[in-house]
Amino acid sequence: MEKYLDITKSVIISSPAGSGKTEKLARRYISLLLGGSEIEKILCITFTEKAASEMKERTMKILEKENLDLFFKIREKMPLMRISTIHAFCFKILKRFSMELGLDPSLDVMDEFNASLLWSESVYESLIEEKDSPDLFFEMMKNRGIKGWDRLSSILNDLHSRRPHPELILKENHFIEGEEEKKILELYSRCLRRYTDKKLERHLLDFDDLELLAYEAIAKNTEWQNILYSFDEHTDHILVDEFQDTSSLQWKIIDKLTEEWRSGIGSKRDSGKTPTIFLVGDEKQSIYLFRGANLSVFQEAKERFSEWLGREYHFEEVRKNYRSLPAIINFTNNLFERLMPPTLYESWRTRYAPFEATRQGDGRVELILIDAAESTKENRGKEASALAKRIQSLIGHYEIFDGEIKRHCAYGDMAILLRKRTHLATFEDALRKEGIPFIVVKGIGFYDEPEVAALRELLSFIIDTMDDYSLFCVLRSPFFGIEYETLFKLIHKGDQPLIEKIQSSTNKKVKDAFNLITGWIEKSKHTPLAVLLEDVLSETGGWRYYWEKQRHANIKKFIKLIEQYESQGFSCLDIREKLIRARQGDEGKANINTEGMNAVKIMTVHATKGLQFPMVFLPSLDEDNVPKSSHIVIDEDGGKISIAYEEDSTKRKKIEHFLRRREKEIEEEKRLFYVAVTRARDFLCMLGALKREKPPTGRLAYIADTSGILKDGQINPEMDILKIMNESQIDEIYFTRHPSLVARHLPSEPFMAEPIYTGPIAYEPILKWRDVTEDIDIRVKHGEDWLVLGRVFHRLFEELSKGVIHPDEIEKRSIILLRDETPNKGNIERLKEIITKNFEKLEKSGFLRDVILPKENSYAELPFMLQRGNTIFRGRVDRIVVKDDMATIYDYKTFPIKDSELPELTEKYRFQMEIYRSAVEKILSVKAKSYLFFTHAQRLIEL
DNA sequence: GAGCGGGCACTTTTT
DNA sequence: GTGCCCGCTC
Repeated sequence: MEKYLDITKSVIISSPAGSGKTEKLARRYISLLLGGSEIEKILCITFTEKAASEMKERTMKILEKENLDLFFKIREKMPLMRISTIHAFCFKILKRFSMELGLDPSLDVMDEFNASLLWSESVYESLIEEKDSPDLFFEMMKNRGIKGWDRLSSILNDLHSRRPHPELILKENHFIEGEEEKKILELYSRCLRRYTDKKLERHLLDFDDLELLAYEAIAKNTEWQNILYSFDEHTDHILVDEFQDTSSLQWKIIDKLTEEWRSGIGSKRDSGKTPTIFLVGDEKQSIYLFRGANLSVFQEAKERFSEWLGREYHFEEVRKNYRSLPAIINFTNNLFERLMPPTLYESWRTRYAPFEATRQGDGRVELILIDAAESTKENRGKEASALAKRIQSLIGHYEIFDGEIKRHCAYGDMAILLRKRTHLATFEDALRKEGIPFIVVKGIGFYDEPEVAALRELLSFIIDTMDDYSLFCVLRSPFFGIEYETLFKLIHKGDQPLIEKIQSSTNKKVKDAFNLITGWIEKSKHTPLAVLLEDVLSETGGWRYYWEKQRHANIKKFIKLIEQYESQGFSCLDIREKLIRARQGDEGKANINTEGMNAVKIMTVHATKGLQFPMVFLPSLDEDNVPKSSHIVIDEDGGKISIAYEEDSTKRKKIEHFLRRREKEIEEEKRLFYVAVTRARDFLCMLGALKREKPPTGRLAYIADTSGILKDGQINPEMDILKIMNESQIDEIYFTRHPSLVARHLPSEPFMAEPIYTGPIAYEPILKWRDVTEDIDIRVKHGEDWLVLGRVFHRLFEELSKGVIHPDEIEKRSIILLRDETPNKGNIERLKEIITKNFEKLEKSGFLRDVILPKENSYAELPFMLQRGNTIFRGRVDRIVVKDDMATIYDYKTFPIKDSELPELTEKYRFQMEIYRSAVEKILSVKAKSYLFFTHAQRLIEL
């Protein structure tokens, strides 16, 4: 048996890229199950939601293959599986013990935007107060010549963005060295107090609160023993994934939870159970410094575990790499052994341990050097064009391993990994020019890009002038750039809508804004919205704030979208609604598991966490990788948190704090490079621009320094660790192998495959999410009215079933619901008539009583998730009534039908109903039968 | 080494 | 639109 599977021991595994980390985690989890642990007593903490679902998937896959009995047993208990993010876990603790913690049990987590709004408000109010008694920061600003509200609030915001650290400094009373820093923190603490009060009033938490409060709850609260005990009772084993990205606070939480176990006096040991903790991670893949990831945590855990647990602890450093071919392994070892030398010792430094390749075959690493042009932009252009050409010359020529079989590579095998998105558009252009299909894996959704968001808010407001929030966003946006100070003053003035408040303002900027905006509202009455947006952009000169090509493109795309909606005849309110929904549905990241999509993927290095690709392209290596310093630095060192503030960037260079932070960031850049390189399975191509007679810069310097590729600025031809090519060579192969010529090429020799060992590879399972909803277009078939009616009927049914409304109130309620759906008064009256008639019929036939009205053991709008193979279905079941161990499922179809259509409709919904039935059987553990309930025609069809 | 003006480039992102 | 770096002067 592998040592890491020994469930009598706690384990830390240092598991580098491609060494089967997820597999090990899943195997350990299974070992615990096999060892008799109950599923609800194992807690597994992952970094993201995605990682959590992957972990579940992987575990089930192994079980399905190797232990069918256990597979079925566990599948039954899937909902009890505790595989979640640390935030979800903390939230659960807080909810569960809300009474003991003095929190409102209905507490909820705020989204980012609302949190930032509440925060800005708090800053504003605190500063107003401070202005009246200027003993703190304003004096200091005056002395230093720092002017302006925005500057000051930006310092506070900067500090706040580094939460939870500044909050911890205050709460834990850390020693603060400088006078200025003390003043800043004092001011910050006032803002924070206000912010906290505001959250309390609204029963809201932000993401940082989850960890902070959970930690306080278990560490300091008088009730903590209770909580610990009950946690203890429910958890025997903890597993943590991506441990290198754990923050100090997260570690403190885990540490506290396991304290009792280690001390050996816990009740568990007496009862003969051995609780364990299992940590997997790779120091070299820690790339979330900006989010508080603290590498020392990993180091510390290793040391303290052996101290505490002695022989009941096992440490393992995996060397084997199952992902990459030897050429890539050799290159990686060569590069990073020097870049991350094991001899340097500071706990935040990265130390490299060389890989052992396990895959057989060659692989290829190449470096394409571009003759540097005048500007960065030009360089990126030349580079992108070379990259596109290189891709074209590889297609149909280069062979990669697909499992054990060799085949020609395709676009879908390739990924371009960027450090940042700045020059994204340049790469897109180059690929487009070559006709290469590609998909960009985006970070934030289209609708949340600042330029799109600004236009979206503007439209929202013009369509509904009572929408203060949208107006606020518009006024803050670069179109008007009105300061917080001015705006908050206005907001706090009275009860009338914001637009009326700004009318009376004496501030010139606000006045101008008011005039422009009212002009637009007037215009919108007789001008298409798309045209209006174009005008807005030219009138305000808005274009110039979005100078980047990508932003221009986004703006154009948005205007086009609106144009489309208008040409399809949607009303303004429709469009507004559509925008709100589109934004909610914007999944942000395009799904890169779009299997079967033969396209090159473009993404940031950060986004590749946990992914791998047969062929990886790494452009812009010459880019400067020294991060810009910020004027505030918060740093951790062995439990101490320190803070430093300095406006002057020249002075910063001489201050220890800033220097060390910089060192840490440079160290992280190296790790990012490591992550990028190790994504490649078979082929790695790097690109960069080299200035003549100047030493290489950025990551190019790393390669040059460490592997002797360049000698005195000249390329060293002796290098066999990677193939170096220049632009003319790229052109040459491109022209001889252009895809149009590929067809004429003879097929390559059939490959005599030696059996190679490729598993267990950390292969990413493909999980597809599908919403189970109406898939025939009701609008097309039955018209707009029935779409609206469908939504209203469903709401009414749900509210009736849940007892929210009484049958007497149907008419009143339907008017309110209809009003939200359609602005037209005549429409409301007409639709209301249809609803009333329908309900009369439902009452007469008894369906209202038998199906819809509240009863024992029944559910309405029950949400579910159901996994079938690689697909996770999610949806809501309209109505379930359980009687005598049998669940009856009703799916409401509210549109009118003819009896002759019934057979066809039944077929159409058979699959959907089948999913519902399985889901219900699983959730409620009873047999189920399902009915389509056509409420207009009063037909009940069993499936 | 401080003080300037011109030139140039403009993070990463999860809960 | 900013803010930073570099090179120049004193």
